[in-house]
Order: sequence, then C-alpha cells, then structure tokens
Amino acid sequence: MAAKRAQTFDEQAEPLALPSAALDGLIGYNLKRAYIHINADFRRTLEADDLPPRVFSALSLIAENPGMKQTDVARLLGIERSGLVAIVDGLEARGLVERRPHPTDRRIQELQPTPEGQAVYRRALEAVAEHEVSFLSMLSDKEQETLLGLLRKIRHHMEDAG
Amino acid sequence: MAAKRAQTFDEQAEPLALPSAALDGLIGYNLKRAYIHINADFRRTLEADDLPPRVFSALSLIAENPGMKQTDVARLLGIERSGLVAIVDGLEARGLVERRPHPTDRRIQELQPTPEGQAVYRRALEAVAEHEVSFLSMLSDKEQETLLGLLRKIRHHMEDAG
DNA sequence: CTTTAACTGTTAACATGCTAAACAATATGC
DNA sequence: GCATATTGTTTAGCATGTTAACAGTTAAAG
Repeated sequence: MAAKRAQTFDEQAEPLALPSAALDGLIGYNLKRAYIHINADFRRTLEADDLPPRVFSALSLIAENPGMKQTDVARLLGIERSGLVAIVDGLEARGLVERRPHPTDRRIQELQPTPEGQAVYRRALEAVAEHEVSFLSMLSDKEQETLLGLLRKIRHHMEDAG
Repeated sequence: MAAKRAQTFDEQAEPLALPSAALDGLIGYNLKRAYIHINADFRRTLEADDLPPRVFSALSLIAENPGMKQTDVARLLGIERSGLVAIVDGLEARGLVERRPHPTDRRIQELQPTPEGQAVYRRALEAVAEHEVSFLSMLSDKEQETLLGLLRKIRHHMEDAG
C-alpha cells in the first residue's frame, strides 16, 4: 500500500495537438487543456507523498484553518459531506489530522492538523510552488504574473458574487 | 429520457471563497478554480442540447475532420478506444454521426458527421463562443485576448514537445 | 502459401470518485 | 415537550474511466 501504481491520468494526458481550428479560439477550451496538463504535473509532484489533489486541498484547508468542522470543509471543497468522510478517515489514519470533540456542540468534530500534518503540508506546498515555476518556464516572470492576476480576477468574481 | 436530470456538477460548483492565503498565490490552483467555473458554465450552455463536454469534443473532432477512425479520435481526446465506443454509439443513435466502412481496410470504420450533426455542432459552437464572452465579462477585451494568448502558449508548449 | 505479429473496434469486468438517501445522535425554536 | 434542523456516517448507486480479452482483418517474415 506504500506506493499505489501510477495514476493513469498522467500517462494519458499527452494527446497530440488537435487539428481543429475552431476550438483553438475558445478560452474555455484552452483553459481546460492547460488545466489538464498542470494538474497532471501536480499529481506527479505529490505522488511520492501519496497526496492526490483533493486530499492535498483538504489538508490545506485544515492546516490553514484549524478547528473547522467537516461540513464547512466539504462545502469549501465543493463536495458532499459524505464524500469527505473517506478523505478525513485517510488523513486521520496517517496521523496528519485529528478529529476533536467540539467544546459545546457534541455533534461536531473539529478538525485539527497534527504537527506532522502541518509539516507534510508545508513541504508539499513548497514542492508544488517550486515545481510550478519550472513547469511554466515557457512563460516569462512577467507573463506568469499577468496570468495569475487574470485567473484570480475570474475566480474572485465567481466566488464572491456567484 | 429526453432531458436527463440536471448535472449535479453544476449545483456544486459554487463553493465559498477559500480562506486560505497560500493557495491563492499558486497559478495551478487558480487555474483549476477558473476551469471549474467555466466548465460548469459550459455544461449549462450545452445542457439543452444534451451535449456533455466530452461528447461535444468528439463531435467537434468528427465535424471538423471528417473520415477519422475511432482510434485517432480517442487518442486526440486522451481516452481509450474502448471508452470512445459508447460516445460514438450515442452520437450515431442520435443521427449526428455515421460509421462508414473504410474503402480498403475493412477493420476501420470512418466517422462522418451527418448534415444534422454539422448543424448541431455549428449551433453549439456558436452558443459556447457567445456564452464565453458574457461569462468573462469581468475581463476587458484586451485582457481576454491576453489570457487566451497565454493559455495557448502553455498548451502548445505542452502538446508539441511533451 | 503459411505463420506470425499488429491493428481495429468491441465487450466485459472492474476501479474510482462522487452523489443521494437514510440514519442516529444532538441541538434549537416555539 | 415536541417538531425541526444539523452533523457525521453508512449504504447503495451512478458516472466515467481503465484494463484485459476477443474476433476480424491486415501486414510482414519465412
């Protein structure tokens, strides 16, 4: 169980260029393709730590916002509470996260990162950030900054207003 | 079976803003979030035509490159041949695509769009392009152009070299 | 020609990652 | 107190993909 076999996602993510002109002009299509590539790279980067993207996201939320309840984490991740259970089970089994009883509300279990969980998260975040720079080497620093700004603009507009 | 029930993907794609500072600086994370939003919008746009993204992509390839064999379409979409069968089955059942015997190689079935298939594709493509403009209204025309250029740069770099 | 290998489309079995529905325990509002 | 809502959980199921095996066909080697 140490190293599950390589995600097939990675190998399949190298299709040839599409000989289709129309799609090439769509931002959505290019965004999707770019996402597929960078996501595959993301998986490869955290494969050694056995942290699939969604587990990393959950750990990130818990590490950066200790004490959240599962309902909130699920909503922030955009998944159902039931789907989060297995993720937290896994993190808890690995000793990266703890379920702690809420002081007053006994329905709630607060999610707390363990010291090891915080260490793993910090290392993973650093690895991702480093890898991202080299992965986007076809863009200049200035272009990377521009891209980040534009994407953030889209995201904040979506997530603030709806 | 006319209108399958709404894709659950759409409803879930409105999580609150993450109260996490570190992820906000990662291009990959912002790319993913932006992709989720625009993909949800894409689904909504083509929901009436009952065209999920992957079916639309397949139809696009066939409509713009008539006569391809399934193996090629699958490779371009980044999925297995076996996975494409059901997609083509669906398109064929709806009269949008035809499997035609290859003139010399009897193993191959050439994929040809029907006139209706071409019409559906043209309409869908137009709808997506229009919707995209209004969806990205938080960006100026110039910003949209810049974004498209940067994403295309990433994509082409990935798909040409590997 | 014969045999061997490769390719195409297909089916079947399975894995994964999610949803939906039901549930017990607990909390809240009237 | 009692109806209602919330939390975490289990269970069942679906959607989408993979892998493995297959029959039919072609191409290559001898």
